[in-house]
Amino acid sequence: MKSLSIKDIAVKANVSITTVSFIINGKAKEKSISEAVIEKVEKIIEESGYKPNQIARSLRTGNSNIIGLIIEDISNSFFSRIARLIEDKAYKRGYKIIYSSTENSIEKAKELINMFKSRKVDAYIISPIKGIEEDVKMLLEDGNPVIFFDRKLTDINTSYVGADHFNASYQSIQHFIDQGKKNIALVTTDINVEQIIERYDGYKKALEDHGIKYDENLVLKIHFNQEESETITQIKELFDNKKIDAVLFATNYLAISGLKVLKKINKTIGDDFAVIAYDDHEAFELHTPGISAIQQPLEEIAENVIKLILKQLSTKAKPENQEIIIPAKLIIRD
Amino acid sequence: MKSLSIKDIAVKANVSITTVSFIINGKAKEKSISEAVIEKVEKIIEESGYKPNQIARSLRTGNSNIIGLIIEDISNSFFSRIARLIEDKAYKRGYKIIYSSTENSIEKAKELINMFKSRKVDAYIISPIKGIEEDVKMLLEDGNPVIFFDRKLTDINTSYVGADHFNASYQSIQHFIDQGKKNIALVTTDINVEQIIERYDGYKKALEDHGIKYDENLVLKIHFNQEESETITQIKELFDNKKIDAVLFATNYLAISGLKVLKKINKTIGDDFAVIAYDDHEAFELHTPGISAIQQPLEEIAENVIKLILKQLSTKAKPENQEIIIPAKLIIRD
DNA sequence: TGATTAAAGTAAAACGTTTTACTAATTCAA
DNA sequence: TTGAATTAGTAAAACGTTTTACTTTAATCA
Repeated sequence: MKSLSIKDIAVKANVSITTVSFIINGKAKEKSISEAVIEKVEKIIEESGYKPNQIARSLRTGNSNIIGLIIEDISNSFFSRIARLIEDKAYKRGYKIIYSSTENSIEKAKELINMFKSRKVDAYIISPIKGIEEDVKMLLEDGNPVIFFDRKLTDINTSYVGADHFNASYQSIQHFIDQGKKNIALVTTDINVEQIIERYDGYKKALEDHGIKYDENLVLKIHFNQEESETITQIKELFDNKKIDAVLFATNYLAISGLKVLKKINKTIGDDFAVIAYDDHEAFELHTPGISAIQQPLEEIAENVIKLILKQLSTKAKPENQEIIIPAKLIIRD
Repeated sequence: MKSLSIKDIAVKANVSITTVSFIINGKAKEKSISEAVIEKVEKIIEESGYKPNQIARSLRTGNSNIIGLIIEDISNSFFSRIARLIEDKAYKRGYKIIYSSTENSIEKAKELINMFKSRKVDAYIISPIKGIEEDVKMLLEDGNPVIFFDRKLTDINTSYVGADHFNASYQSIQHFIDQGKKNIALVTTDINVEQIIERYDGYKKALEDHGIKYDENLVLKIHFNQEESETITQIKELFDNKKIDAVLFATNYLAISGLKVLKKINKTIGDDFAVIAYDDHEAFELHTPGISAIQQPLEEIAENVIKLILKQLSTKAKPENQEIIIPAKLIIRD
């Protein structure tokens, strides 16, 4: 069964296509269509279950009411939660979200941008990776609203919403030091993004400020796309061979791997060994003892992202770029 | 900057739009376009960075290369993992996925179906809820490929891929009984979907088969959309007031709430109290002691879903409906 | 040689909307 | 009574593709 078109409705109502279109788009009044016709047409639309073809609509108007969301990995709980929040908020304002994961591949990220471009999404929300600068620049030049979140690219000038990674990291280390820890390790990833670098910088600065010498042997950089088993081996090596009394994990999945190692080697978290994870996770609250974590303000991030996007979408002229940096919260668990 | 159209390419290459279209779509050979022209046009396309407008393409051809995925909640790890797998597999075959969460609202589910319909997605992958039968029927009548996964709707005839919930549940209870448990509780939800009902049926049947009387006081049905704090209160009440030596949680988020309760009331899992969760979760492996869980075969589910979809998409005629039921695995943790 | 066939390509319709510019009929003001 | 303004509506172009049916020229055959 072919689906109905505006023409079918027009024929049924015995009016022109134009008239139907005006009514559908709420312009009937301003285009002086009579009350009687409006009612008749609306009734027919209602009864027939007609829904406008969005594709044709997009082709004609040039916008899609779709916002593209590009993230690293939807199966990571940080991203899936934020995606859900963004989706929710966008939905309430009449926008749909298409999202897709880059899996940290420059190739895939570029492809996604192209796909979104050829689908004419109205705006882009991106958690960017290095290597896509040119593509993003082109988007901006073409006048597309682009908002970065969680991470940014230094040499690109666009709005950004994210947590204060540097300070969150700094505070965690300070917390360790206040507890009397001396040998503080950092387990991080080798992906070269702003937000990971800030966490590293916070770690380093906090050590320096408190007169502890930075020891690069205590920093483990895990390769992004490797198997978890390998990650576990590497962390185990670190724990086995270095004298460590505290460790900050720069992402929640690294922390989870780390906790698996601890369980394996029967090391318990307590007075002589402390752990903090960046990005909270359900497993941390449940763990015995609870695992302290840096909680990003997901709700605020999502809200601000959407606000910025909508502002850009509603004003023709591109508003000033904004950087919204929201403090993260260190949750201390026993 | 307006983006390039096929016309711009045609003008630059001094050929007709038709010719360019044939070349883009790999029909140049069969339409007898000369090698020289093909090369010239391809070069121009390459240099100019032209990408066809998918919207116009969709409008003309009637298909979008997009598959719509409707799930309950993307922030639930079961769904986010499966979404990632499906996305991945679809992507490799040239399809994009749009996904969106129903949050168990019939209204929202219907809206999503309508949105996907008006966006002309090529196929629908749905984890359905009761109340959308009519809408799904209409999709099927219009000839759209629709595949259910994880859950199904009894009175709708379409392909389905899912785990064997009944047996998984049955086995878990049997495992408890083998351990000598007598007072086995079930914490489940009140959403009225096949898959939850099967888990309940498995529980009941296993008890009966082993001569244990079914006691409805040991079954707690949690209301779906309520605050977690309330869930925790209800579970606590169950644990406090009933004599229980084992409990099966019908979803992973319920199990997590349950574990929070145990932590709160200082009850430990051990010889006198056993727990099994339906759907695995990172927190369960990490938990001390490890929490046994029923692991759904995500990879196989995703693979089969995509296979069925692609088969339907490639053959005009609708193939026979298939029910693919994959055994789930009970992971016993110490 | 003339008729066929093949090769190389193109014009134009169609997909379903929105929107601009128009018409015809009526009302209003002077 | 006439010209302007308002009311009620419509025809047709445009968005960027794909695809059908067609044309023109060259090659082949008998």
